[in-house]
Amino acid sequence: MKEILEKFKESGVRATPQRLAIFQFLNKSYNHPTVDDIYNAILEKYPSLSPATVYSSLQVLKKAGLIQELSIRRDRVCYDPIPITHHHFLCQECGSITNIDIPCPVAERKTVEGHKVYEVQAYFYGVCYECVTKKKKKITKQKGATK
Amino acid sequence: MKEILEKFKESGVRATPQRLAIFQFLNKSYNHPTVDDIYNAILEKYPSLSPATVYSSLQVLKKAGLIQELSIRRDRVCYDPIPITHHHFLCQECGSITNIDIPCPVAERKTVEGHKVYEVQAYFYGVCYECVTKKKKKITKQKGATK
DNA sequence: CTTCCTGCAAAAAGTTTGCATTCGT
DNA sequence: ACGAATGCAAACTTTTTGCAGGAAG
Repeated sequence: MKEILEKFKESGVRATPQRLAIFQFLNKSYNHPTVDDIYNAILEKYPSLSPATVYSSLQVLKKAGLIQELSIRRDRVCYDPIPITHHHFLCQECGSITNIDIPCPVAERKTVEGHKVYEVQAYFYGVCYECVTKKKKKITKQKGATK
Repeated sequence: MKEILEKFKESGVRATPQRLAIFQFLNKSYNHPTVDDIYNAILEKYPSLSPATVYSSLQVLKKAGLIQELSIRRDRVCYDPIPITHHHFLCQECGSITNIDIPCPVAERKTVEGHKVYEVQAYFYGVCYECVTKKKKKITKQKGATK
């Protein structure tokens, strides 16, 4: 808590209860919540909270480099409390988004083909380990049942 | 043209004038057009074209593996006629999206941390070469002018 | 002839904007 | 006290959906 206030001050972010709540919620989230997820979660504590505030707060935190915005979903944006570059995986089966911690020299580059790079996003799409194993079980069951 | 019809047939995509027009337009585009770009471009030839058709056609072509969908912009989706994985760069200054053809072993992986991977997207955000040089000129000019 | 595509309009969903009020420093 | 953030509502954009007519195989 104390360190959060310091982070805010260092980054020139004015500390308001809403922003603190958003930042804290995001920091204990491991599932990369959407704006709506964040809004609904904090609404219980701050019944007067408005979606517009969540949107603007997230922009402020992002511009301050305290969080990361992901466009891995095509329909809506979601957020990651870790501001440093790392990869993400989206399961097309269950919709879960997980961090992928593999080294990638390309992602560290500050420039590519003459262009200045400030941010890198790498997204993997597929079926997550849990869903793959679930599916296999299902198929095995079906085979066993039909034969 | 002949080969396009073959590609469609191979992929099980029913060949309609609209889909052919969309696919052809996309194939001669090097700027990764949005749905609206595509719609407006083809509207001249097909005045009866509807946005809904563009949306559905693009989904069909994407699912058939003939094109690629990019979510590099957070606000709207755009398309790439090259279906094989390659990186992209979005200039935050001029909004241009360009292909980045650098080798990346990570992008070739068929599985990561136990998850099955079907698609990989890598996005770089920053300022493109043209805008960087433009800016430098501007600064130099300003300096010269003020001094 | 059957299936699927197209076009239109309406609806849905996410995000942005403007403004009066309130809050942080 | 001043500038900035909040909350509310309306507006805007993009995308989806449902359905009737029409085209492709």
